[in-house]
Amino acid sequence: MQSIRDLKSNFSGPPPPTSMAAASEAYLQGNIRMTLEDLELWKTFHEIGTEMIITKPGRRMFPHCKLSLSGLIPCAKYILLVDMVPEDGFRYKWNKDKWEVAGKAEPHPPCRTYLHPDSPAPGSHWMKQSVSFLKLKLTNNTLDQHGHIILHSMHRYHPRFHVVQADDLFSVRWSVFQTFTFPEMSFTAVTAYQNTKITRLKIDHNPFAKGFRDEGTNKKRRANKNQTCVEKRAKMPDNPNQNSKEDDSPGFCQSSYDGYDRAEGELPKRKDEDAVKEERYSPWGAERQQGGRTESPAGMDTRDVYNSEQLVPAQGSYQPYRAHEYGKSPSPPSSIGSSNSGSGRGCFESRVPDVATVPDHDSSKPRAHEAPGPSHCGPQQHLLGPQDYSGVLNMTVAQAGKPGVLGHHIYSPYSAEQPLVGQWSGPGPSQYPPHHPLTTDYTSQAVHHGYHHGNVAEWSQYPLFSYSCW
DNA sequence: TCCTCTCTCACATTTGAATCGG
DNA sequence: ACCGATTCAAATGTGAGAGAGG
Repeated sequence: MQSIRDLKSNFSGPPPPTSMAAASEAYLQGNIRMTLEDLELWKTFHEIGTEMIITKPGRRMFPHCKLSLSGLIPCAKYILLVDMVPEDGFRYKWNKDKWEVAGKAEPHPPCRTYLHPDSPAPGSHWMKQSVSFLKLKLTNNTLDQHGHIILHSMHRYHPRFHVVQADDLFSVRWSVFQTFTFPEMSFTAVTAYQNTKITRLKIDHNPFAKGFRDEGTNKKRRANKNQTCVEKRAKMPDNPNQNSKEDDSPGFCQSSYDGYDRAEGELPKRKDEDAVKEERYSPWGAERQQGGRTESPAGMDTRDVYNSEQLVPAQGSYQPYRAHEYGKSPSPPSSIGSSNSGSGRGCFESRVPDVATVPDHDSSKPRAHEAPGPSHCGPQQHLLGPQDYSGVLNMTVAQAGKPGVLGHHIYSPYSAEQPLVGQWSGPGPSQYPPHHPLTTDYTSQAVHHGYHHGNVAEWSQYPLFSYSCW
């Protein structure tokens, strides 16, 4: 096994700009606050190493992505989006009781952005109750036509949430993006659970899996399963402590940690204190020390994350159109492949500097002000209720061919050759190197995406809107 | 050929939305 | 309009087995 850090060192780049957060302050237009609900549950999973099943027809996440928002302008309209970002450029395998790096990541599948079905809706709507992305589904089917988020099995991801102040999907591109991530939400995509402790946790907490609980009617099944597990483990030569560990603690396997500790042991030492902090959090934690992430306050029931904003480049392709195109002609495998390994990679080359440096955004700053922008409680409030906005989105889709709509499609490294999802397909494995500012931010407590996209090339590293579902 | 790893599928069970009738 | 019962689609992990790759 190649040590994680060794591998990762291949991706090491310039350190993330420390000034980004400060720079973003200047752009902050509001104090939007996003809080992750069920934080304790997420933490519990995270401590073990969250796994999310991905299937061809699509599988919901558990725990669900449930958030609460505050600081929105009650009568301004917002769009909520979520996408999945690779944690790193590696593929993993489950070896006995721990995750190990199994090589470099596969080319990133077509990146898709899930649009919350209520979008757009007034700030008051988002703030009056928690926002759930219950319907969001993960799939490993790269040809998926249902709008599920496509992931690779045995790869690590974390969700990224975007709050966009926009009256409708047309104005998204002029709008300000506020992006949030939660360290506790990182997970490994799998087609079958690897860590039995995760299975246990899922069964214990997911109501749909009640039938598998010990006290349930499925005792026999589980008994058999347990026996099988024991037999299997008996075959394992070198995990003498595993069973006892697992049985002792209601679940919380330090074994994953152990695995990572071991892995870490082979590597050059880092800041010990950081490592300790991180280990309390996740078996993955020790890998993410570079950003100097600090632990969230103990005892918090929710995790608050402040935002930064991202300016959507006006030139940027408006992805719902691609959704339209996608819908019309499902992306053929060739398209996907080429988007990932072909142009996608070529593009990565050009993007790297954008990732690693903090561009001056003078040009983008005025844009936020110039933008027609969403109305603020003005008379032009749209009359459509939240439910009707799917119609808006569909209308958007239907108008995809109109001049002046698609006409804004200025930048795309893939545009002519790859009219489908590949256009905005996310970065390949190395496009999310450990020093990716996002990743770095992710490791920091603030999870404050101090990123500005002053030009489209920068923006293009974000897979937003490659697909929207509603 | 064998082995390992990953993935797929059918299954039993549960939940929750939709429907229907009182 | 409301409420309770019923129906049915969707969601869940399990476990066997297929298939690819070394």
